[in-house]
Amino acid sequence: MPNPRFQRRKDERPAEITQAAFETFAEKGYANARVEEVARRAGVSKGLLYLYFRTKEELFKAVVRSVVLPRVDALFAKTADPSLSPTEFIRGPVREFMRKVPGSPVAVVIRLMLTEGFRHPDLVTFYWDNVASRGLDALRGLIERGIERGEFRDTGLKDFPQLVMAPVVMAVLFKLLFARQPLDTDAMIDTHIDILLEHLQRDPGAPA
Amino acid sequence: MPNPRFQRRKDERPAEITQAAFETFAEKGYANARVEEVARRAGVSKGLLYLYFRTKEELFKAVVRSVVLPRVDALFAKTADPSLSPTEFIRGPVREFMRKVPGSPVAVVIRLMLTEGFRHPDLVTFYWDNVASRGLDALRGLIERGIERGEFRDTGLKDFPQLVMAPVVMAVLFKLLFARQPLDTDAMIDTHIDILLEHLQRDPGAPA
DNA sequence: AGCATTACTGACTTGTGAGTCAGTAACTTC
DNA sequence: GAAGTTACTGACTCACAAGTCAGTAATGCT
Repeated sequence: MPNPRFQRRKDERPAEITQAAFETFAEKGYANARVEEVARRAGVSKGLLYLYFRTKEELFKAVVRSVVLPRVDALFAKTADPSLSPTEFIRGPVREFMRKVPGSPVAVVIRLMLTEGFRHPDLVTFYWDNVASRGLDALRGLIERGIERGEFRDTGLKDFPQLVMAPVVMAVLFKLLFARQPLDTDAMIDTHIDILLEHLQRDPGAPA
Repeated sequence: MPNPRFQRRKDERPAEITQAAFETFAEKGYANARVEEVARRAGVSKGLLYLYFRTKEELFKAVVRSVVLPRVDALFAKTADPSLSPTEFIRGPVREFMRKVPGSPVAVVIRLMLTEGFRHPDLVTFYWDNVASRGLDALRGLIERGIERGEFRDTGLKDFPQLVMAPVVMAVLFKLLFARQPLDTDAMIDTHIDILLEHLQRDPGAPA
């Protein structure tokens, strides 16, 4: 009784293939990733992959969805916490999130969105609706809450929450492109957060 | 006497082809750009293109070089101007440069570097040596000069000139991906510059 | 005008990788 | 354990685009 050549595992396949695809895309980027390699990594034949995903593009979308959604939901879950003041929230969860991104799967997704987004407009829409837009709104709301509470000054920053996240994007891309150049992204983000909070907080020592 | 089917213009061809390639890459990205389309745009046959550029990759490198170098040299020429104080320099040429980038060919190059850089390590090295590294050094030098003059506070920012440029990168990518979302990049950059200078400048009214 | 040179053309070759499908064997049911 | 169902395989097709090259014609020279 020799080992069977394969097992039937209908339910697990999609997740396994998606995971293998994520790894392959992370290494090679979409255009350079071979569907056959994804299949091989998933321990599956090319034919089976096409049974679960109609095209390479479908597979790509599945990857983005499966990687992005859980992370984003986890992050936004924290946003609900009303016990933290805006300042504490920025120094805490926001800062922590920003520090984590450059080494996380989110960075891979950012890269994939940048490199392949143009060819997949509906994916960009998905990303905007579920990630970018929600994140920017949350930041804007946070700043406005701080202003209402008298904790923050009412500056132009509230119109550009993108400025809060800009260094993260920069860090991801820098690491990605110039991997050989050292860059202490944690320290960079801390510096950035300091600058932002310093800007937002009314200087208590200065005259009105 | 019919029009000749073509003219021999050995000297002009490379620049014309490079220009056509830039336009094509800008629209399609590298992987999706067809060499034949580049040739057609340049008013030239595919065969001739291959007479001047050994491969598509060579063509790509030529494009990056020809677009990046003149712009960068023009920018760094201004850096030599010693008549401006660091503050004035940031409010003037630096700000102006940052405002211009998102709608300029530099944005296209940034995109191409991001999307295709992984496959062209020597191009990334070229870009680092000629653009990124020089730009960051110039910014760092500017901040340090301001500190020496007593114009700026000595903060962590001098270690992360990337933070100065981060919003530009953000703006380029935002416009690129979410073209349909409005974003006043000029105002965003102005806000950013305000925050930076406010941070750098010693508050004259505050006690030591 | 005739000859030599070479910039230039475009039909062709060739490699590659996405997507297919006829067949096989793992599991299920009775 | 036999028959039926279907998850799974992998050799194949086919389209597409990079790169080639034998031939053509524009230009320069005498």
